[in-house]
Amino acid sequence: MLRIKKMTDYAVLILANLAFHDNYVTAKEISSSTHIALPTVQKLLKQLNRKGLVISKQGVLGGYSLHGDTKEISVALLLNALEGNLSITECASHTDKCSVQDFCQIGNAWQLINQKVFNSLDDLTLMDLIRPKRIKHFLSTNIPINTTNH
Amino acid sequence: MLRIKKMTDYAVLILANLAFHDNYVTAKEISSSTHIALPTVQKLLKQLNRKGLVISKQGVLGGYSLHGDTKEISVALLLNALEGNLSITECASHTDKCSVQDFCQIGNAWQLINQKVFNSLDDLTLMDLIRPKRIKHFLSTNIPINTTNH
DNA sequence: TAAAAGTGGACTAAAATAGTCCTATATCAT
DNA sequence: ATGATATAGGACTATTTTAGTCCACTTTTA
Repeated sequence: MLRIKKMTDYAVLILANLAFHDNYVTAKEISSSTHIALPTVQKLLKQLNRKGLVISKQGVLGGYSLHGDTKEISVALLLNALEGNLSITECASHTDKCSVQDFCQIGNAWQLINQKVFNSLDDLTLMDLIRPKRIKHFLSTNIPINTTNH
Repeated sequence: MLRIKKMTDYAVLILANLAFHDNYVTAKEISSSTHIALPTVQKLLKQLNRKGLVISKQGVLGGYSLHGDTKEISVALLLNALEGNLSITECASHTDKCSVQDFCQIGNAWQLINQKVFNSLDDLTLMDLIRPKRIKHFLSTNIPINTTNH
């Protein structure tokens, strides 16, 4: 499938949560309000911090806060940061890696597709995700959550 | 990642291979020319047949052939047939399934993304994959292949 | 009727993903 | 100073998904 990882899904929920606060929010608080298990929230926030998407502060009054520019980051870059390489196939991600190139009849088809997908994700921002506009069909829209330990 | 399965990758290669013939081609022949392991080719062709993307004929002069309409199938439908549901998240694929909908602040964001990706894949056909047009940057474009048993 | 094809599905191995836990470090209030 | 409360880093296990193979059966034709 073209499905993203659950962890990415959670991460976006967490970012959305942070977007609604100006001050530091603790992992515990985020776990409570998102209903994602605390260890998972902690792990993800650490990763988000390393990627530079959030800022952190240790100690008693510490917690996490959205990095200034994060709200305007494109979904393409966001997913890229959270999922690593977005390439739809191996061969679309790096040059001269495939062992059987002589037999490949597909040519640069995957690059074509990849480009299309990337472009379509590149003009949406994180804020667009949080408050999506222009949705034609209003469907049920919920995110699956791991439910242990909360 | 937004990566497709290797099997889908192989399947497209196989379809491309069939697209270059008018008569029945055996799994063995396809395995030889694509360098994908025979059992894998067999498995995939069986699936492609069930999906209606190829037609098959048993017996000595049998083999597989592309179903008439397959060349014009959209990549969106193609990937959908090969990968199952293309939804980027669980929640984007079926309504009213998420257990914690009350806590979800993302709303229909994933639907929005999903729609974008789907649209971008919907106006490419299988034939476009086989002979892609308008590629700006000519990169290396090869598909990874399993190399055992051929 | 034997050989050459596909059919169906079980099965195993390998890889990716999800999730938890432990130890260390930083910060603040008292 | 020091205890309480946070994050930091990373090891570790379990689960799930994906990849790949194999076997017993059916169909077709020379």
